Amino acid sequence: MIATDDKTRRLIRYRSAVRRMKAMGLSRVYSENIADAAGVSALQVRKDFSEEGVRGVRRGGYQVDSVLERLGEVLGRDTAHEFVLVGMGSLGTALAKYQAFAQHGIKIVAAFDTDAKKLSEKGRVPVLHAREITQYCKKHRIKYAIMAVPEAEAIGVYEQLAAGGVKGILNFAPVRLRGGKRLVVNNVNLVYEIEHLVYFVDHTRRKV
Amino acid sequence: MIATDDKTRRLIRYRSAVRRMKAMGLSRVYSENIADAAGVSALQVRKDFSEEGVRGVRRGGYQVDSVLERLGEVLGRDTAHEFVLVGMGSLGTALAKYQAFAQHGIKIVAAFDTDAKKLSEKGRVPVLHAREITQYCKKHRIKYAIMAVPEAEAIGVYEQLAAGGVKGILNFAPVRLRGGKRLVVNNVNLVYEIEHLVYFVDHTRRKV
DNA sequence: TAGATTGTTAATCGATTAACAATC
DNA sequence: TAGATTGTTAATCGATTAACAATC
Repeated sequence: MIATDDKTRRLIRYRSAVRRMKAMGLSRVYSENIADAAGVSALQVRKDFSEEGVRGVRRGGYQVDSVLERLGEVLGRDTAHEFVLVGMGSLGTALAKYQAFAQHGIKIVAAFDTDAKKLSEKGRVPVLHAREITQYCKKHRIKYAIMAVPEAEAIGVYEQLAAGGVKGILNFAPVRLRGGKRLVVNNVNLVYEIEHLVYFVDHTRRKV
Repeated sequence: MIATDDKTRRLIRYRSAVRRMKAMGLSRVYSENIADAAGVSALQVRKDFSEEGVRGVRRGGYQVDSVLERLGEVLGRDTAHEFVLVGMGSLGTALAKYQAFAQHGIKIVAAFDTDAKKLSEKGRVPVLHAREITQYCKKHRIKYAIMAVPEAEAIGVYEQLAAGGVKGILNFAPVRLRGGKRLVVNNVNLVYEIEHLVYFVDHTRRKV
């Protein structure tokens, strides 16, 4: 079964929470703990777990290792993924050396830009000219890409990545890119996140 | 009325789409156009508009200016917001000079870090020591903050910001921070966005 | 008038919550 | 046994979609 968008996001948060609990030395956790860390209700956690085949024992909670085992099957276990990154502006440059990515097996194997001054074969991540995107992706069978380019270049880069056989794009460019049958896009727009925050500050007294 | 989380996100996307259409010189738009740009159905756009008091004319679509006018009332018009930024690691540094923020009136007036090497009074954005967060926010009546700090420091920074009277935080630290009555938090976790992408690449043939 | 488009009410669908059953 | 916790089925709620009405 394919989980919905929202449910997947929850499962990802559950896994992250349980991993942190494991790192803290716990071997058993309760739906209440996980819910707390993930910002949902305990009932929601149990429902999701039950539907996804994560089994606990009544009264005894969930075994940390068995939760991680099963969530690994559902969400995918091989965390080591190779990415290319397009756009070495300030955001792209930051993402290329973002520690949290490295810590989660997200490896950026090459970056691309059009600015000759930024190109460099050596360095931890080689920076190649954007015209080589398609060729590079084909040659190295790249499955995932991160786009951090200006709006005007987004479509062109998207097409080059698609032509190169890329299957998934995390897009930071301020244009919504549509995924297709062969290609999934996850659009992240940081300006929207700010606007969203501002809206709720101005309009809500949220529950504690 | 306070729109739900998802609806607000849609309204923000609609506004962004209509602004771009205006920049392209259009004065009238149809629900179909907006839907297309925002990645939802035209019916959804009309429903949302109707509920929020955005009025069109049957057969004639929506007047660009009147849409922006009304969405401005709903979402908040004063786009000029002053932020402080905590954490001048690679991500924080990138956000401090992120063009798209500047273009949308999001101004970062001060940054904070604990690393003495990064401190600097001059420069476009002064970088102060993190121990001054609370005092600075109080003194300048700062309402919004962006956190780009490591997990271990997140709670401490959060408390300092709260003590300083900050009302909204965009949090990039890999820990979910809970908002409260006085303080709204928007958590953005880039690792989750990658994991989400990977899940859908592996599990879905999405509709075109 | 006919056609295109918005607007609204009703129907459907799915997700969350409530109630309670099971059991360690 | 009593109590705590998971698990499941039923009820509720809300959001999306469908149907159709209004009108430019």
